[in-house]
Amino acid sequence: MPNIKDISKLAGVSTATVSNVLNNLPKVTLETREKVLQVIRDTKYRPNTIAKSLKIKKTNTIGIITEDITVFNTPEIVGGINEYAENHNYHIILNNIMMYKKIGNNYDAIARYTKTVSEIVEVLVSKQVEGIIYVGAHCRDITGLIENHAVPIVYTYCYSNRETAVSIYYDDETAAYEITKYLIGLNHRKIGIVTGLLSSAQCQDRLKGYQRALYDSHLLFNPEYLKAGNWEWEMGYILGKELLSLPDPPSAIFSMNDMMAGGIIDAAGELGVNIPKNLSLVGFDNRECSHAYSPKLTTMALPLNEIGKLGAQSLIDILSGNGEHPERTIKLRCQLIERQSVVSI
Amino acid sequence: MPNIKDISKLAGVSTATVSNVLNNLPKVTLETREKVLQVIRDTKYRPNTIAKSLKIKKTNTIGIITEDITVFNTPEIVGGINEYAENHNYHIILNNIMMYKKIGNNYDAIARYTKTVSEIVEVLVSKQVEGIIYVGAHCRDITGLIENHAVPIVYTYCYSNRETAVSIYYDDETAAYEITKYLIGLNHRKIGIVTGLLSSAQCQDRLKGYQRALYDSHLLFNPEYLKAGNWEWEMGYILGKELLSLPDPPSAIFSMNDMMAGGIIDAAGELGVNIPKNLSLVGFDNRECSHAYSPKLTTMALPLNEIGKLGAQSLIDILSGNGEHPERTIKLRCQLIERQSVVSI
DNA sequence: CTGAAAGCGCTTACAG
DNA sequence: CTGAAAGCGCTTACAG
Repeated sequence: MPNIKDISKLAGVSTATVSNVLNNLPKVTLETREKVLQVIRDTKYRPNTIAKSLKIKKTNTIGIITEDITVFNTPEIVGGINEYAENHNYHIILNNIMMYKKIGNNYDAIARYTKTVSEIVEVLVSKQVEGIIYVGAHCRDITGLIENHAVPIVYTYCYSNRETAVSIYYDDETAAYEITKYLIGLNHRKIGIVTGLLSSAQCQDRLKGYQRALYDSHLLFNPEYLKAGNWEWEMGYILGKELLSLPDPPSAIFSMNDMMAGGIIDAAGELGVNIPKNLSLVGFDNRECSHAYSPKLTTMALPLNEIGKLGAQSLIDILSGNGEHPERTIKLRCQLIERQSVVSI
Repeated sequence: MPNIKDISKLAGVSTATVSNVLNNLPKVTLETREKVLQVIRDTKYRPNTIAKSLKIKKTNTIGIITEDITVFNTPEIVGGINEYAENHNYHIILNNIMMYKKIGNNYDAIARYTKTVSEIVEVLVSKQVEGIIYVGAHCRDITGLIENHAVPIVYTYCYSNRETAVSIYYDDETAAYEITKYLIGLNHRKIGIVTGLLSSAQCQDRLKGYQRALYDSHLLFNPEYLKAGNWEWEMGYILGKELLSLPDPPSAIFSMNDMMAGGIIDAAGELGVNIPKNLSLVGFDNRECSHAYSPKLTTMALPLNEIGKLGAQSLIDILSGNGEHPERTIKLRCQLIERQSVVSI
């Protein structure tokens, strides 16, 4: 591979001139420009970007740390980041932590995990990334996970409460509010809810939205209609049976994810309850399985691509100085996807 | 951020000595090593990797080009690449082409697409990646897509017929053979098959496997049992109905992907055919939807993580000179996942 | 408009 | 064992 010196010799000019034509600076004559360009074409010369980066102290690359790229939310977020970055001439160094493989649900391992993440951040900084986007595997508080501040970091699909942190995720409460309102608008008055792990902030926010929607519509909250789940299919099945076996069963159920909704569908099937005729069901996440179910599930789509794009945008704004006072926390709207599991009564 | 010169001054040694301790070279006294290490700790100094790369002409990074990171196969392949690369001290620059967004099924756009890919390869080479792994969105022949040979390229989930190309994907024929043999072993004699697009090499290979299995078991191939599909759910539904409405319907169906299997499940449901009691069904791909169906689908899992790992391994072997004569084409075995849609008769 | 020279932050013979 | 110096491939004042 030739370098700029080779090109300058072949073209009979200085390396400065070659550099000038490479960077389209207007201070070079059309004639010499053509001469240089010709040599570049002939030799298939490609300037060495890292040498340039070293000199100008700008790499135009950002690091992405994904907790687990095989989790359903992550590829689209990464895709969104990539798209925005590419359009703004930034490149991406990817680092997939494989968090689940490494620590599973073993929360003793969190200290080790924190260390792993710090090391990855340091390596990325060594590689001169200008900023980092962290992509969570599930939406939660990760304050304190990363203490390095050599470089700006934006969090997506998770959040940090540090003063300076910018976090981008989605609005659980509004989404749950809208689902519940939607059901109420369809004349449902007995609306069951199957939750995720109650300890999660996500779950609590959605519960708030659910209850606020009931309240706004002057509906009483019936504790019998609330079943505390754990995000898993099996639990949806169990709790679905419980709800449907109530003396006065709900006419609609809001399941906090599509997985549990699958369990509820099977429970209903076994109990001879037809969806949507006798039971309306709404899921959450718009995962691939949601349109594989029979009936196809009405569910809430997550703004994953937008989270990625906005993450990249926020970071790049900060890097270019347009982001002096970036919004600390952005919660994007989800979007209801109407399919076949809900009906008006 | 301090640089090596700052550290050398603070420690009262030369930059050469700092470099030596940084790289753990044994030519430095324990005492001075400690002194230098202390300064490094105090200043939180991190060596600039790109400066080092420029000097030693080795970046330890590989580029990944994904056709579409949101396609189901891709995240796991990328995860596998990342895992192997990380363990061998390589980093990854990711570039997602968003092929479907850019060209869809518009094959007129293929020239433009080829140009896009070439440009991305050039940019990666400029960034001094040592090699590239190309990840296809679906398994097919892409000979000629990339003509750049500045750097070794390995193809995953697709293949090139160029002499020098190394391609890693999976063995369609054997997988189809095993599915068919599995069904035959369960005493099925009337085995329907719903294919993907007949024009695809994948589909043809699977057909070969299917027919070879029949032949090996002295079963006659019945053309009525072969339905030419197109990978889509709706077509599965249509062809499932056709197969099940035959005067002598099959007792088992091999669907060439999980999507069409979903359509077949619905078709069977409508016709009152119970799966698995009256019909056994096997899918292909082990997608998320396959365990969301009711009954949960028996299907063929793709060795995605392994494809990624082996891709990274092949590339890194070539880069380190261990791969002088790398295998040109590696087809990995798929693995049957037994669930609830198949039964012995 | 063009070129000579310094310098980005490292590493590596080479001399001492 | 340690240091002075050259050089990786670029860019950028600066002088002409």
